[in-house]
Amino acid sequence: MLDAGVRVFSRRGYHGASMDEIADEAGISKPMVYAYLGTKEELFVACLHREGTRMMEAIAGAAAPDLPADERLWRGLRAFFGFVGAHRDGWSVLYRQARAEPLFTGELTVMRARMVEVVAGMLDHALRAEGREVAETELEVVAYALVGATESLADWLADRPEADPEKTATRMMNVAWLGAGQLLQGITWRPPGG
Amino acid sequence: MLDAGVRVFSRRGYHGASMDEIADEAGISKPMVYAYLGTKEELFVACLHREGTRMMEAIAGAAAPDLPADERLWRGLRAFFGFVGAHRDGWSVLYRQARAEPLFTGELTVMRARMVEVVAGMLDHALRAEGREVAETELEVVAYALVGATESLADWLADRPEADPEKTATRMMNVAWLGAGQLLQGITWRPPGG
Amino acid sequence: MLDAGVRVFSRRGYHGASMDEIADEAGISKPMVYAYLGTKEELFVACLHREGTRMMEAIAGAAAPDLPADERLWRGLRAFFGFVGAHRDGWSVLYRQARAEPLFTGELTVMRARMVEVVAGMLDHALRAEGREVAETELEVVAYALVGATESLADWLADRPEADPEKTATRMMNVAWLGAGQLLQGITWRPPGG
Amino acid sequence: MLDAGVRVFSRRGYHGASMDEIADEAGISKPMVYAYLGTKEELFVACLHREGTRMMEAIAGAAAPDLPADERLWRGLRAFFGFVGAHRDGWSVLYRQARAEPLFTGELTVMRARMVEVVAGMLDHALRAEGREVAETELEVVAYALVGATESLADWLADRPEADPEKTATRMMNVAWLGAGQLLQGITWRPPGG
DNA sequence: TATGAATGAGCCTTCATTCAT
DNA sequence: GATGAATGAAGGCTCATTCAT
Repeated sequence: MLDAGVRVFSRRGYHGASMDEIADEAGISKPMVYAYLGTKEELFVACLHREGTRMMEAIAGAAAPDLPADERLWRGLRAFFGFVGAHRDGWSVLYRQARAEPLFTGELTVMRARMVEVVAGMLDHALRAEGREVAETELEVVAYALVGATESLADWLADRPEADPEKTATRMMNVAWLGAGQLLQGITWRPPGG
Repeated sequence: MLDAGVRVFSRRGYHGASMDEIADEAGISKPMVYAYLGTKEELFVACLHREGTRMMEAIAGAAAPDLPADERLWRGLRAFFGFVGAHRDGWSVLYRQARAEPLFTGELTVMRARMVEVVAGMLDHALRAEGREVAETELEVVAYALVGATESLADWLADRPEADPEKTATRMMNVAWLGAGQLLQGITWRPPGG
Repeated sequence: MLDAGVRVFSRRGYHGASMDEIADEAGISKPMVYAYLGTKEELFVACLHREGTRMMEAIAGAAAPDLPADERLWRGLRAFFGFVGAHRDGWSVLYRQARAEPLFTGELTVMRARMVEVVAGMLDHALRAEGREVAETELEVVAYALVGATESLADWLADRPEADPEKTATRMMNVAWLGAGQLLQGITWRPPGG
Repeated sequence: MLDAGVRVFSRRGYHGASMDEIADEAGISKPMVYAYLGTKEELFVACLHREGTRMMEAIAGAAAPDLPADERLWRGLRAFFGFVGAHRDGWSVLYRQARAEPLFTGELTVMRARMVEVVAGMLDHALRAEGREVAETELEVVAYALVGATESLADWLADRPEADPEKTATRMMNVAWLGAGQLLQGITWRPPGG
């Protein structure tokens, strides 16, 4: 039922989407949209939530907590990547919309917390396995960077139908894991003057 | 003259900004805004371009082409985050708006291409210095990932007035360089089953 | 069954009342409201009629036709104001709503005609008792004036929960009867120049 | 400029009037209505005020404060009557609308105060000339009754194009003055049992 | 040239009213 | 006979955009 909303929001953006078009896309009439999902704002939040949840579930389903850290990251990345690639008009687009609209700051704080929780959870797990520990902020930043990089590659992939998603995931893993992996080992890069 | 536009777009977002407010902020009348800068859409693009150009110049000014690769990347990143941090109501906000609005997808593709080109250039330089060479596609992919990660962190930074740009640059460098750096050395990660 | 309608119309006004709320208040479903009472407009008219009839009955019950004229008018007025005072969320509120809505002008003309008829009847009775007679038009005009004044005071009363209906009736009687009474005695006021 | 608003509100009622129709009637476009007069609510209040002010001025202009009481009341009534009769779609209709809509309660309190001030001013003047005095509430009630009676006669007149306004005013004066006049002389009617 | 004034078009939202079960 | 679900139609309001001065 939210599918229509997700499609239209993705196609037109939050502001560009009209309730008329959403109703049309859903094959129902506008008042029904209001009856079921409330205000445009509420509808958007509902869409965002659903896509977010789906994505999280895809990742969680792929990256079992008892795997070794690199394996787990790899599977998580591949799942994330596969998900974002398969639902090109889903989570990442909505998320981008939400970031641009001050109205959704509140919701975003919540979602981000969940995202970070997942990615950071993996990293944290790995770190602890190595007997190391890192401040939460650090984890959040790395999570952000990884997500951003992944989204960017998803975009890249979207423009190249002939490219192989699996291969792209591998490339991402190369960048991510080799970097993060070293961080996990305590190897860090430091500014020249420091 | 674009300053007013940038200020208002940053304050209200692309859709929240009204041409009235922009004209007011600029101290001229609305028809003048149209005469000088055209449509709201064109005006936004103009603002985005100007801020983008300024940012690129800041980076180019910091990362001289004859420096060693890591040094160059580091300086570039530092300049980038420094810029983003110093103009919190400029580039990153506009960029975020643009990312959310399907209207500007075209413009963004172009801008990102320029950024990728720069980053890929750095990496290529570094590779050649090590006597290695990589398919252009590989370079592009890594560059995309780095740019994406950087954008994401810029976003993260824009939301946290208290965060330190320098530190953020270091974090990014850690993720990026340690990963990319190993890639440059020919160390790669491979999928378990592969 | 009309009770729910009366309550809701009184609480929200004709336009503020929604058929949903009325159905809820009645404890039945909306299609039933339509089946039993028809259109919102018809429903309102039905409510108005019922309250109007109740009011007329209250007056008729109090002002027996065989009483002396002043006594009869006084009792009628007292009954009227008593009724209005006792059902503050009934007749007068509905009547006020009806007066404001062009849709009900027709209904109102009819209802007022009935009221005028009653008042004019009283006056006529009184006149004949004094052996006097007045053109029907005159009677009608005076009756109209009295009814208008009374309506206005009913409105006034409806707004003031603390006001005493009995006292208001007395005030009305003072204005009405002293004037009308003199008219009945043949005393008239004439324009200065005439 | 407000004329169109007054006409449409009178014709359709507050809720029945659409901003579209008002704009049409005014011969301008809807955004202009909003630019000049604001919200529908504000527009209505503006109309109400203007008509109220005009009515008050008509009365004040006719009933000079230095005239004898009956003369003054007569002129005031004639003016009021003439005004209401001449602007059948003006003050009284708007006033009725306002009474029905809880939104305007505040405005009404103000207007009523002005109305009462004028009518009560006349009566008070007359009373003092006779060396008598009456509580303000009493004056308000009488003012209400007179206004209601007058409106009612105005309605009566409206339905009878062949009737003479001046004559109707005289009839009203008969009812009002003979009644009020006696009150002024200290003659009052009292309930039988009291 | 610069602007005050004007508008076409569209969007969110609501509600009286009716099918299909 | 009763209802949950559905909708056509409309209304208030805003805003990018352009004349006429």
